[in-house]
Amino acid sequence: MELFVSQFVNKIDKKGRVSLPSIFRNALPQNSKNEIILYKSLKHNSIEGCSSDRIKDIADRINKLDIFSEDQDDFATSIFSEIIPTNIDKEGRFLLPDYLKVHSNISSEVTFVGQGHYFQIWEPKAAIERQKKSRARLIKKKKSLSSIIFPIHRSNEK
Amino acid sequence: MELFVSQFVNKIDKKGRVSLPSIFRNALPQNSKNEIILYKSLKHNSIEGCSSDRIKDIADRINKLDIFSEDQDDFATSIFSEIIPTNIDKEGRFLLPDYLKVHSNISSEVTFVGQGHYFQIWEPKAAIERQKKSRARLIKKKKSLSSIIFPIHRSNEK
DNA sequence: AGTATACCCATTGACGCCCATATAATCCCA
DNA sequence: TGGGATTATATGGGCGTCAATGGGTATACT
Repeated sequence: MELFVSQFVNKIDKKGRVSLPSIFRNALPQNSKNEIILYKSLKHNSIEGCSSDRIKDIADRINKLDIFSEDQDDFATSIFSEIIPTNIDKEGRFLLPDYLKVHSNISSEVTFVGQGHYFQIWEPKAAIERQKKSRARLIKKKKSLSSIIFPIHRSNEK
Repeated sequence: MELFVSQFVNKIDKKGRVSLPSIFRNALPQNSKNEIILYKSLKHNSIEGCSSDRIKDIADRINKLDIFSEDQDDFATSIFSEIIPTNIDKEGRFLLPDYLKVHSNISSEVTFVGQGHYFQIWEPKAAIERQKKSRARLIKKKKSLSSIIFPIHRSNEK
């Protein structure tokens, strides 16, 4: 399965349409190339998006949580009740609902940010800020990181 | 698996293309000869590159982390959003994105530096500087170095 | 009818694919 | 082993295709 990687800045037109970056379109599963799922990020003032397949996957994982736990309830509520299935037109564009734009401070441009199995949609300046912080954290955490990235070959680590 | 070794200086043409040195091309795995992954180095003002296979391994490990964990989010952001898959054309060239050129001070020429399982792309003068310093450091540390170069054999690192 | 959304077509610029050339590396044979 | 012949590599440039974007119009829903 293809992953969502890299970053792209695209414009929103008068009608509220944005192009989903071409390689993100390619990363969608064969059976649902013309639909994505949007929802508010739980952690940031940004939007997250993914294929409907992934939502099914998440549903499975939530199901495995204790059925009486608060977590289960919270996840179920905050995720399933707020997701927006969105169609992608023949040119690869989709409509960004107003309330999601408001939530993430988006006006005329957005930055698509690859996150592996999903992606995020940010107001461009906020995306840069976030990236800087994230990169700083990563550099700090380099040791723990290296155990993930370089599980075998350690010799290059100072 | 072949390693990226040695050094080469190549030119960037008007379209922003650079030839990946022939022996680096040969070092790419059979199944992904026409794609490389680029990303900013965490340590230097340089670019690093590797095969997409290598990234797939890393991606798998990240995706095994808990989907709702902080770490998952950090890694996903820092890695998936910062890597740039780039196609290699039939002549063995690829496009060097502008923002990577800016990051590493590159204008018209680059130095490819083999680093084993990955390689670096430097602005040529910076590459020379780096090499001097690196060499000086090594000489100072000769003792500890020998333990890396001649370890008690841990197998031949697949 | 009025608003919203999907479909169609057009434009622009970037990128991929192809072909060409010069220089460097390799081969091959006398 | 020398030196010409052949091949590979790095580099330049043309051109068609595709992605991103803009806008007109039909269709649908309320």
